[in-house]
Amino acid sequence: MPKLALAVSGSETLATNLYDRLRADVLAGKLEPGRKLQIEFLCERYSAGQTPVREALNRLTSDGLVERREQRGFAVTPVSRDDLLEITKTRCWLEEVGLRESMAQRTAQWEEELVLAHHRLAKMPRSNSTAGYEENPGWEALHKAFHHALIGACQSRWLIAFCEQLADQLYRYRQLAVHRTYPNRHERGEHQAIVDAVLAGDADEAVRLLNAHYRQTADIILADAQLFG
Amino acid sequence: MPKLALAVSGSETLATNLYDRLRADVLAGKLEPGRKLQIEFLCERYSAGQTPVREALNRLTSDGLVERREQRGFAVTPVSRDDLLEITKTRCWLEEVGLRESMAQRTAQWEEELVLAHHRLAKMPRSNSTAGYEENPGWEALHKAFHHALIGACQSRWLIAFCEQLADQLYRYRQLAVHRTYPNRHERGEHQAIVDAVLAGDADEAVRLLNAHYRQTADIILADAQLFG
DNA sequence: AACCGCATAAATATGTATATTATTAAGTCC
DNA sequence: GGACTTAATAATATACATATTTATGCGGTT
Repeated sequence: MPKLALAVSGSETLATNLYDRLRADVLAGKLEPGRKLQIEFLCERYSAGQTPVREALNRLTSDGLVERREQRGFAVTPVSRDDLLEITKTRCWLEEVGLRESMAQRTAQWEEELVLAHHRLAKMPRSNSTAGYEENPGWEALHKAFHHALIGACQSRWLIAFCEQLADQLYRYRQLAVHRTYPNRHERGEHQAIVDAVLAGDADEAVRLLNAHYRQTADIILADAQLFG
Repeated sequence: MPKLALAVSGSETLATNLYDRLRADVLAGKLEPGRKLQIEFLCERYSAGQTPVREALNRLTSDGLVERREQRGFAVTPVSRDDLLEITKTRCWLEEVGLRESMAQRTAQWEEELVLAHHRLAKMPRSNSTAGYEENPGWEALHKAFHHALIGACQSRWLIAFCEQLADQLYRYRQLAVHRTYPNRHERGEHQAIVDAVLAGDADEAVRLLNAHYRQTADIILADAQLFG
C-alpha cells in the first residue's frame, strides 16, 4: 500500500519542483531582474535544502533566466532595452523559419491543431478581472500553445526549443510591464489575421503579420518608461 | 604573497573545471553516446566530489550533450540518424539567417576578421599526422572560429549562441566518425569558396555553399555504417 | 580632516561526508 | 511461470566544513 501501481517514471524530484517554482517567480517578476539570489535566502523562501536550490539555479541558468557568477553566486538576469530588441529580433527570424517550414510541410492535422489552438485562445479572456489586469493563467497557457502551434510542423525540435526559450524571455518582459501597459492591445484580431493568412497559404503575409505582432509587443514594452533605468 | 595581484574575477571553480573536462570527453566521444553517467564512477574518474560532478552534469544538460532522467541519473545523449539530420537542417536554417544578416550589416572590420580567420585556418593542417587521422586541436579551434566569424556581424548573441550549440552537437558526430571517414574531404576549397562569395556580396551563393558544406558533412557521417546501430 | 591601502572579520559560495529515499535486481512463494 | 517481497545499488537531499568574496575598521599618508 505504499507506492502506487504505476510509478510512471518521474516521481518529481525536489530539485525539479524548486526549478518550477523559481522559474515561475522569475517569469512573473516576483524575483526582480538583477536581484541577487542568495542560497540561504532561497532555502528559507522555499523551505528547502541547499543542494536542490543550487541545482534548480543551475537549470535556470541554461534558460537564460538566471546568471551565474563564478564564486559569487547567482542573480536574476537583468533586463534592458537592448536585450529586449535583440530577443525580439531573434524571435522574428526564428519563427519566420519555423512558420515558413511548417507551411511548406503543411498537413491537414497541423492546420486543424492550429485552428483549434486559436479557437480556444479566442474564447478565453485575457484578464481575470474586467476592471484592471489580473493574470489569467489559462490565457497564458493557451497563448503559448497557439504560438507553438504556428511552428509546430517545422520538423525540428531544436528550432522549437529555441523559439520557446525566446518566448519565455519575452514573457518575462511582458509580465514586468503588463500592469502599466494593459490594455492597449487587440491581440485577438492579430491572432485571427495570422491564422487567416496561414490558411490562405500566404506565407509572406503570415510572416509579415507575425513579425508585426512581435514588434508591436516590443514597442509597447519599450514605451513603459518605468521598466528600465 | 598568497593571492596574485589581480584576482581577475573568475578563480576557476571545481565544478567549472569538471564541466570543461566532461564536456571535452563527451565531445571527443571518450564517453560514448548513451552511456550511463553514474556519479560515483565520475567521482573516481575525475577524482572529485559529488556536488561538483552533479553541477557539471546539470550544466552539460543545457548543452544537450547529457540527458537527465528524473530519479535515475544522467546519461550521454544518444546519437541517431534522425538527430543528425535534424541538427544539420536546423543549423543550415539558422546560419543562413546569421550569414544573410551579417552580409546585410557588413562592415570592413567584419570582412577583415573573416579573411583573417580563413587565412589562419587554411594554413593549419587538418590532422597532426600525415599517415592517418590524429586530431589537431589547433585546427578545430580555428575551424570553429571561422564558422563563428561568418555569422559574427548578425548582431544577435542569441542566434550566435544557438548556432554554437548546434555546432558543438555536430562536432561530436564528426568526432565519432572521423577515424573512419578521414580523409574524403576538401574542406579548404569549400571554405575558400564561401569566403569568395561573401566578399563578392553574393548572399544567395554564399548561403548555397554553406548549406552544401553542412549537408556534405552530414552525408559523410551518415555513410559511416558503424556509427549507428 | 579626508582618502587610500592594508589587514581583519563577517557573509556567503563552494565542496565533503553522510543519511535518506527511490530504483533496479534478485529471490521467494504461490 | 508470474507477482510479490526483500536486498543491493545508486540517486537525491541534509548537515557540516572549507575557501572565497565582500564588508568593516584601522592606521598611515597627503
